[in-house]
Amino acid sequence: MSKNKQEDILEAAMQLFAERGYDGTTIPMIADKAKVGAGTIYRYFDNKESLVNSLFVKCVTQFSDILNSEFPGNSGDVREQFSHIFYRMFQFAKHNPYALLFIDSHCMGYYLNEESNKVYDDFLAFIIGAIEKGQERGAIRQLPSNALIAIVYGAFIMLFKMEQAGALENTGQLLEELEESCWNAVRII
Amino acid sequence: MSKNKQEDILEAAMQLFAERGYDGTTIPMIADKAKVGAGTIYRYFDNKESLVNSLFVKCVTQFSDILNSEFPGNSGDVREQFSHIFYRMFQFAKHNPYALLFIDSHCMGYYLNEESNKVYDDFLAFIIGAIEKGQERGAIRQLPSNALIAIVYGAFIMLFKMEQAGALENTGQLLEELEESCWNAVRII
Amino acid sequence: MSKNKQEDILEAAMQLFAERGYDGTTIPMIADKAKVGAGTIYRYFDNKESLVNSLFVKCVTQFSDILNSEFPGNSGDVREQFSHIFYRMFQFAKHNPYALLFIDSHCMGYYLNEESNKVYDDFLAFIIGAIEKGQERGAIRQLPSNALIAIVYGAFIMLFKMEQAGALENTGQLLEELEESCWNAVRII
Amino acid sequence: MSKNKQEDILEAAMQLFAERGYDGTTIPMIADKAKVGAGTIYRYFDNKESLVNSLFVKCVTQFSDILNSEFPGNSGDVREQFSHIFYRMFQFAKHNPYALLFIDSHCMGYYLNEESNKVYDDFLAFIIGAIEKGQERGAIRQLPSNALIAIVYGAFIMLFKMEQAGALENTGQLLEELEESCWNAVRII
DNA sequence: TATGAATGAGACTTCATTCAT
DNA sequence: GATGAATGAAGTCTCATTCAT
Repeated sequence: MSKNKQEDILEAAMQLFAERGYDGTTIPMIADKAKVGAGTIYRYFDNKESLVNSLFVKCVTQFSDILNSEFPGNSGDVREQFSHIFYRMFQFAKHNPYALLFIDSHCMGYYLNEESNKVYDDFLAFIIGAIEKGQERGAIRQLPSNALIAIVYGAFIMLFKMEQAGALENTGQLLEELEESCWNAVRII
Repeated sequence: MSKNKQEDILEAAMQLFAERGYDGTTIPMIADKAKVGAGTIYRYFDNKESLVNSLFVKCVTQFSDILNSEFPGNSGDVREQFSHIFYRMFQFAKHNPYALLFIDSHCMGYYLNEESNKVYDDFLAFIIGAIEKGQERGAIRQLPSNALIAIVYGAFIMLFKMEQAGALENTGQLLEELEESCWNAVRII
Repeated sequence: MSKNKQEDILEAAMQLFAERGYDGTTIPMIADKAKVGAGTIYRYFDNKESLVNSLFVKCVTQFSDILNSEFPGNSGDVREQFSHIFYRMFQFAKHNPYALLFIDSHCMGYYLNEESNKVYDDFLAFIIGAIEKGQERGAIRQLPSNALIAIVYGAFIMLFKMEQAGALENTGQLLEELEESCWNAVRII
Repeated sequence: MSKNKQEDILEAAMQLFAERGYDGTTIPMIADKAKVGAGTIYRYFDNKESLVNSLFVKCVTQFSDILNSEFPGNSGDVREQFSHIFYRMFQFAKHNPYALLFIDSHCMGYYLNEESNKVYDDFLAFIIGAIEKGQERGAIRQLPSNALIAIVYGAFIMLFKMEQAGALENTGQLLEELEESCWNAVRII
């Protein structure tokens, strides 16, 4: 018996949304997994859409916080900054696999409201900012920053999905190699 | 007025699935867009699941065919093979944007049957094969082939989504740069 | 098997609404009585509220048409006009008892839309008009026309309910007496 | 802050039932208006049906008491008795508008129990008794007593509703005229 | 005594699927 | 072959009622 039913509901919803998508997940499914009555969900969230948006904001915020925390801003060099972001992304993925899958599969959903979209855009903006700083210093290729994000974030997401699917076993050794690969994609050679 | 209702249905379903997902798309939506009666869909497909699987196999096969056709197999060198695959992926994306979005967002669906999963695995296997050949020849980094796929394919998908979202304008010039970036990620430097 | 399911639904809804009220009547109840599937109701009406409003407009219009038809307008004298309205009201009540009970118990409902309210107001306006004409000719007491309507219509409705409840048996003889009673209430004595 | 929560609950329920009907009123609505917790209602009433029946009995009893008190029984003449009942009805309506609306709209409810129905029948019986006495004395028309009640009570209720709806402003002058109108309806002319 | 969080039955409504035309 | 009216299972959501605090 958990003390916090709202947490239980969010956790259950996150796993189910990540696995089956928003429309493929029913309120009774969430209630069962969270071990609460179906009606209880409506004490904490106005409706299903409100639930998915609350959850989305929460997950993106967590992800963003991980990347931001201890970020070697002005002081650190570009290589170091890249490394920080890359490893923090994998750290988040490791500890919050469902959150990441949920974010990735729902970030374009027609049910997201303005706030959700803004939070997601802000999250991307942080990475874009770091990249553009790196470009100014001449360490990163002169490509549109959105393209650079796409390469690194896209590769990261796919690597994570592969690992989730059991097609890849992630060791510390491999992670270092992947980090170097991705760095090679964006740095000036 | 199309001659082939089955084609109309598949095309309508592809667009809707790509935009709203399998569970977020209803049969009446598909019938409306395809300009056929809802019952007509059941003359061509046993049910909704059968439709999404038929469509998935069709799209993956098309994608695979594009990559395979004129592939510089044993003759070509590794750099050339990589280039072929990369440009062909973008070519497919350009001409079949919905197909690619549909594949990407449905390739893990709980509703996919054995055949669909096999076709998708075979598609990945083709790329894996090319990569492993490249590794044997010493041109590509010694990472798990799944990891290498993930990096290139993940970057590609994300780039394409960015372009779809209007966050990136793809010119011939940019494409060449992106190709080089991705190559840098997997080649031995 | 009726040819017209929409009619069946309206008829079933009318009886149930009249007996149990709008909120006390469920869609499955209506579907059962109309011998259609619950979903069928939604092919003909957007939702429950739309159903009750359609029904209300239909019933009031029928009632209004009965009173209007063959109304001895400018030609007839006031006594004759009163008689016409009174007997037509009872005629409608006899042939459409549920319609009248439905109108009476739902005319103040919070679920009625603008159109419904307008149709009801127009219906009352017709009677008010007849009364005011009678007053101008000096045959009817100088009371607010709304008060006169209230007396006659209120008495009529209550008489009808009594009859419905089995507390009163309406014969032709009695009807004539009641008509005279009500006339006495509004005429100048 | 009222001393008596039971009173608060009954008052809140009366207003809501009068405005939205039994089925259109929820327990939380009543609790909110009464400023008590939803659970508190169940300390005073077994369930919603018990509440509506308690309330109905209370309201009808109040109404009946008003009509009975100081009733000019054997002594008074028929005209005086009629006058008493008529003015007392309006007095009750003025001081307890919600009670009257509630009685009128719920007196046929499927949820009323035996006691409620008996109390209501007894109430009508009192008026019937007075009427029949008047008939014996030759002052009132020889119509079924239920018909006479219906005319007077029906007219009264409708007049009251008109006033509530703002379609009629009740002055002392008008009231006297209405009383005479109604008397004309039932007396022998 | 009073509360309101929690529940689940049942409400309204949607939609995959069937079938008479 | 093609249609869309009809269906009822299942979805989202509400609310009468209970019970731990």
